[in-house]
Amino acid sequence: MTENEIMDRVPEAVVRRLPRYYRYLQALESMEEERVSSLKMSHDLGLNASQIRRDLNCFGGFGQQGYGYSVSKLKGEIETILGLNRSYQLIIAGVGNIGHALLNYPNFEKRGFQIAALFDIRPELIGKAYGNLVVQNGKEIETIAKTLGADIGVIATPKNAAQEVADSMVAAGVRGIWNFAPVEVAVRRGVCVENIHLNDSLYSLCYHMAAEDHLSELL
Amino acid sequence: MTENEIMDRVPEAVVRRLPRYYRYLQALESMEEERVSSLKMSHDLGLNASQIRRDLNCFGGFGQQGYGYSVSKLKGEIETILGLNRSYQLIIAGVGNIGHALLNYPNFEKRGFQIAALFDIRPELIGKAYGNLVVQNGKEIETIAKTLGADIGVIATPKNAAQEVADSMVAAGVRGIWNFAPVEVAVRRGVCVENIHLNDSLYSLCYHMAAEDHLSELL
DNA sequence: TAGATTGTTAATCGATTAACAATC
DNA sequence: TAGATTGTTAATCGATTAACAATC
Repeated sequence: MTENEIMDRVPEAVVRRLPRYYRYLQALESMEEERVSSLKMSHDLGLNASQIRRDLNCFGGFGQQGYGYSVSKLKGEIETILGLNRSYQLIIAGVGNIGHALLNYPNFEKRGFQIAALFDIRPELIGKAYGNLVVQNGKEIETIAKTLGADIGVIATPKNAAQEVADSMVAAGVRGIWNFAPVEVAVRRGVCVENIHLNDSLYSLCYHMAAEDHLSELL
Repeated sequence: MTENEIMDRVPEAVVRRLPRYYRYLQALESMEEERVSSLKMSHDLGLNASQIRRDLNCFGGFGQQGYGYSVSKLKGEIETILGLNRSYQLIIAGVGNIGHALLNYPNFEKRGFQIAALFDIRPELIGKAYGNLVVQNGKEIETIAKTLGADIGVIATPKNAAQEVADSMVAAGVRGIWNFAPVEVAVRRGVCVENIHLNDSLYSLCYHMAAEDHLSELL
């Protein structure tokens, strides 16, 4: 992967499809498939074969004419592209429902996402132990996260605390924020934000359900 | 909202922005703002004013020349468009981390999303009470969900159970599936699926972080 | 070599943005 | 009426799809 390939910006739509390709290749690998063509991928994923080839070519020519793609090689390439060939220190702000769920999610550790600290501002939670982690005072995010060298900050607080938490995390030097609060947080250039807006997602679902209703009424 | 307006399909990109508009209008309302122009919205949301007007016009002319939009009227319209002016019966399959988190999420009840049943296949969980709900046997999703008239099925199971659960839910007549399992589920036409792929989201975040790294290395 | 399948260019399609006439 | 701002058409931009030459 050369600097040039990084430079011509990869469309966000492509970035969104990469994890899906990755999941698919993992599945193929576990089925001990050695090779795969863009045509087979297009059938299995419900995408256009041209699109798949074009997507992959944003990062370089991983395939071979007349053969297709090597499953393990392609999986490895996407792993590198996604930045999964390293580990990340996560800190979680807010040990409520979502914080708790993430804490117990075994897949994260397995994939190199290590939860390095928990924070909350509720006195009754501070000091409480979860596994080998103790909930620390939310006021101390900046100093503690800086010491830990945290890479990613998870915001699992109520919405009114989200911006302040984001600010502390950014001040502590995190390079990415995974935001579960139902607001947009503002960060300085160079820091990445990825939102999980559960309500938004549920509302979209309701929209589509309502649209289906209208559609079927017309028949 | 006429049938015609429903018929000319609304781009998915627009649908994704609607919940954000809705959140924004709620915020304006709580600040007791009476009116808002597409220009102000564009500043606050970081979107193009033309785009906002065009988005809203997919559903009808809610504004007034020289004035803008009435906050409460527009909020009400979007509420209707999203289908939030009714209640929904949800059933949750899988009372693990995510199921548990959703169960405790107070916002859902408040917004008319009523959790009507919990299912799991783990014997040690079946019969366990959460609030006024008792975990029921996952084998009985179809019969019980049918009786309840469930609208939305939430899949919060491991990935290998997801398709089977989806099938039972669809057979029971749910019209929407909110899928938290890291697989795509197939459903018959007319049933809507909305995915929350936590891993995919985290991977996208890592991609962007890695891309920022490459970028800053070039300076 | 013949067949298969990529990488890539060209064509199409759709979404975003600009511009402005309509009108409150 | 003058000013503001929408609704909508036209222009631009970007993403998807089709087509095919390159090549394994």
